[in-house]
Amino acid sequence: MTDQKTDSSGRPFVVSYLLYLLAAVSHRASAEFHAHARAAGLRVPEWRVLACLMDEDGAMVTRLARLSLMEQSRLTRIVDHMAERGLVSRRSDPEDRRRVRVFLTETGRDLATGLIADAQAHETQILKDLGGEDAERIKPILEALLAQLDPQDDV
Amino acid sequence: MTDQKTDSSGRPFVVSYLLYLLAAVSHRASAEFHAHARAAGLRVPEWRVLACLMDEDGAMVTRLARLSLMEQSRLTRIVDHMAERGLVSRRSDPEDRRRVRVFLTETGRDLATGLIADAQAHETQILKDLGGEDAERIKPILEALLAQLDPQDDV
DNA sequence: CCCTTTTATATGAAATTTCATGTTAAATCC
DNA sequence: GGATTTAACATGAAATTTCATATAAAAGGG
Repeated sequence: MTDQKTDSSGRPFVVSYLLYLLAAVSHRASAEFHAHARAAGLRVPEWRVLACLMDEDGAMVTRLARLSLMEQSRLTRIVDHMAERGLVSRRSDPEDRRRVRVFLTETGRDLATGLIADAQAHETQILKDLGGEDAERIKPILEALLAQLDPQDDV
Repeated sequence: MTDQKTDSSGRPFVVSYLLYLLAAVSHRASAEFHAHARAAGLRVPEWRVLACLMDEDGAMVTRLARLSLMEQSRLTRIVDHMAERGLVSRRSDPEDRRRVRVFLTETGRDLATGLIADAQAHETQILKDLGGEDAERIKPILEALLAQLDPQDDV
């Protein structure tokens, strides 16, 4: 057991700070799955994009960046790489030629399909370990929090 | 409202995937505070390190990296920068001369103290907006999840 | 004790990410 | 409908991050 509070001030802050707990849980829980994604040949950001595209195939770049929780220029370069690898393809939107829509390729979709199944199994295990009450509540609470934080109407 | 499920498969995955919800909530909620930290002259990783040091001043580099949720070599360089800015100081541990312990300076502690107060106010507001039931439960649930995920005895 | 292994931190070099901005297209305003 | 503003995406250059590994010190064997 590491000494909580070596310093002079009051009680510990960070270990019970909501934003820290969120970051820490996200970080640790995701690390488990990220190892799996990498073993499947994907970088972490690529897995994220692939998963988002399974929800919204053909999303425009800006939207996909928002959904993937990353900055637009970063997403652009990740999509570059994924397109080179044949996981996605780009098509400019005929309705608005500024827009670029990103689509899964067959390969991309197949890869995503398998990983999503694994992700769901992993989630099931986490929730099972967490146990009854808490396991039932966590997702609804997070969804409520996200809705509250999100200025937009959607995720 | 963006169209959920433009693609062919079943129902949406990512928007209700536990690890995505955690990442998204963490990302969005933290963004609000990060703007504040930056306005106070700190980069985001520096704020994280400062906050962790308020809990465990004098932590060794490896421990601080783990607590700050970042890779060791990254932390080393962030600490470099913070030391140059006079926020922290390094002292090698006489008990084990491989170890380097990181301490807050007076400046660092003062800066952290103010930001932590702001962070707590921010958290209070988030929980208030979230409302009763959920607000009471979220931190205990996250703590339970973290304990379960964490191989180590501590955070 | 000496030798081998492990642990703690730092660092070079490559890769990725960020920030600001360029380019092109659509929308808005007179 | 031409001029101006706004939106979408891409990209150069700087900054940061990662990965592998070097260095140094402690621990373990025999």
